[in-house]
Amino acid sequence: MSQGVVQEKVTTALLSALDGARQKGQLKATAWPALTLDAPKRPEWGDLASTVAMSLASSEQKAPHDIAQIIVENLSQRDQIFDRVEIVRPGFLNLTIKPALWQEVLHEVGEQGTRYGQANIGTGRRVLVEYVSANPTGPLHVGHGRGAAVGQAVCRLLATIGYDVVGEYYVNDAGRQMKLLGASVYARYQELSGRTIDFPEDGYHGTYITAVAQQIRDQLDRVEGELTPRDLEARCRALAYQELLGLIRDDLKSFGIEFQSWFSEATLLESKAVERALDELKTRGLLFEQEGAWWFRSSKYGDEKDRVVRKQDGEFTYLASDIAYHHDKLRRGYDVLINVFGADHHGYIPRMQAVMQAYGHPKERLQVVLVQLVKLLRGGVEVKMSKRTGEFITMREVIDEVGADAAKFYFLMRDSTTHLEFDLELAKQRSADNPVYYVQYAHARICSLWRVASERGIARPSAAEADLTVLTDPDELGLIKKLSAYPEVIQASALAFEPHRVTYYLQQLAAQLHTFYNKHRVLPPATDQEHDETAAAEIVTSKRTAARLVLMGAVQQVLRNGLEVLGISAPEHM
RNA sequence: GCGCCCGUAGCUCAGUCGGAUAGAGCAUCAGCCUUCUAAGCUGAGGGUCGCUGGUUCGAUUCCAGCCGGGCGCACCA
Repeated sequence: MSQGVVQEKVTTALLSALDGARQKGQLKATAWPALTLDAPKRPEWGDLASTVAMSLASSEQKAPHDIAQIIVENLSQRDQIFDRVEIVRPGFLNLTIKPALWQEVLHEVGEQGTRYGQANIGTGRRVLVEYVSANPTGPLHVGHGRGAAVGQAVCRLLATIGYDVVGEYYVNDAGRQMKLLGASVYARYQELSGRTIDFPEDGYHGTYITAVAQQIRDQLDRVEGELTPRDLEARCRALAYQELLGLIRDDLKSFGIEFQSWFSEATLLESKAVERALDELKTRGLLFEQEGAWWFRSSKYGDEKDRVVRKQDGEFTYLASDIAYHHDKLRRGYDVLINVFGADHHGYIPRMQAVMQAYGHPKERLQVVLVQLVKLLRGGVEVKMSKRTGEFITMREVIDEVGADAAKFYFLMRDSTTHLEFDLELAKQRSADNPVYYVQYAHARICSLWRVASERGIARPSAAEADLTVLTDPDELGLIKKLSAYPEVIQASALAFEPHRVTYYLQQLAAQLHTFYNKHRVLPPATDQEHDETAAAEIVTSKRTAARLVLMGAVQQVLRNGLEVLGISAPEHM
């Protein structure tokens, strides 16, 4: 299921009307365009609108209005589904759905529970999502936080529509950065022992380096004298790596992110997988030697130029490891590879897609989700970040300051390809105004209803037990319509790798809930003193209470499901 | 110079497989708690959808050019 019950029935009805018209010779097209049902902006335009008639106009060589007319004439079960079917101006088909059909949505949500919104579009297909993959040379910073939030949400979205998803972290535990890390820690280590040595050029200056050096010093205290400087530096490198990777795991954990898989670059080199991957390219005639270096003929597949994979000095480039890594991903049998990249790596996309093609796969096998870097502000002033000078705001600091839920929601509020301004002072200072609380509050408010209801001995009925036909108020139907759109939001969001659509949807749903909550009562007043005092007040009968409790339960369920997809908690109290 | 991303309300941003009078939050102003959580609600003001052309019955959405901002163009990772 990828549509709500209502949308499904309407789509089916429209399609059979189109088919009926074709059989009668009124329409001639052999295939119909995708039937998308929009929720019109204005209430008088009905509940759902279709533009099929207009999009068929040119191919049918008929006026849109006439086509719409033909469709309407051929609608078979019209009275069971629609209250009103209107054709407007150029050829809009404005459909008003019977409340009874809308009420079915509540049965759907009630029966499916946490599964509401799931689909089987990706069933049987395996996806590998690689994200974060920060070098273990320092703590994660804010940009990684955004990548982590987006990567996790993409994983969960795809899993929700049926894909078999694995989230993987590629650990760059080999090469130059590791050597620099070791040398930097070693230098600090020596300083702690009262010896001064030249700090490596391009080394890591962050204070965490000294902290790590101190820890290593405590650990190596007894054996230090037995180690040669060379061994000592190697120990520094190994221990610093372990320490920093551990820090990264901890940071991710406190951010609520868990990877199913950690993949080490070093293992590719040790197992000669890099050589093998390159050999395969050589066999395919895609590797050539020039000026003492080996090149990958990526320009053959649309890259702007060929790329070095093995340098004159015999060392592999980073790209060589990456080729082997992606070769390995393909070997592991994933149908789709998704890489969540920082936008500063966008130039890397063509050569990675060239790798796909070099191994005989369509370039679409690799999909890239670009995440723009976060522009960090503190009190309106931009904070420049650089690992080299060690001055940057870590992801940990952000989590500590604004909380994991708020940070995630913030990261997932906008399209990941756009720049994100993140003002720490603002986020801290107005933390109660953060939109995440708005959504969570809607959820907590409903939970509060359950508590009060139970105190008063009011039972919470299932959708089947309640008489839902009393739900005819526009606000009630409005909420139901919103709930019925959820499956499509999830599907569209997943297929486009755009979690922010879910965030946006949740804000809208929460807004409708808050409006409803302020305007209507679910439970009858505690004291039955003055029902008559406010003449306009609606009478909350037990029947109405029962139906509204079902409605509230459905809203709560969808809020929870949506937050779950985003990796954000749905608190019961606030 | 070439390539990618972005340009929508004072600010931060949604919306665009082409559709009917372009939306939200923040900020500003005016209101709403003796009743289910006011972390909430109601109302008001605020727009040449960067500019110019093109395609179309219809363009904020697609195409081209230009302007402005960001990023990338290593035998670094």
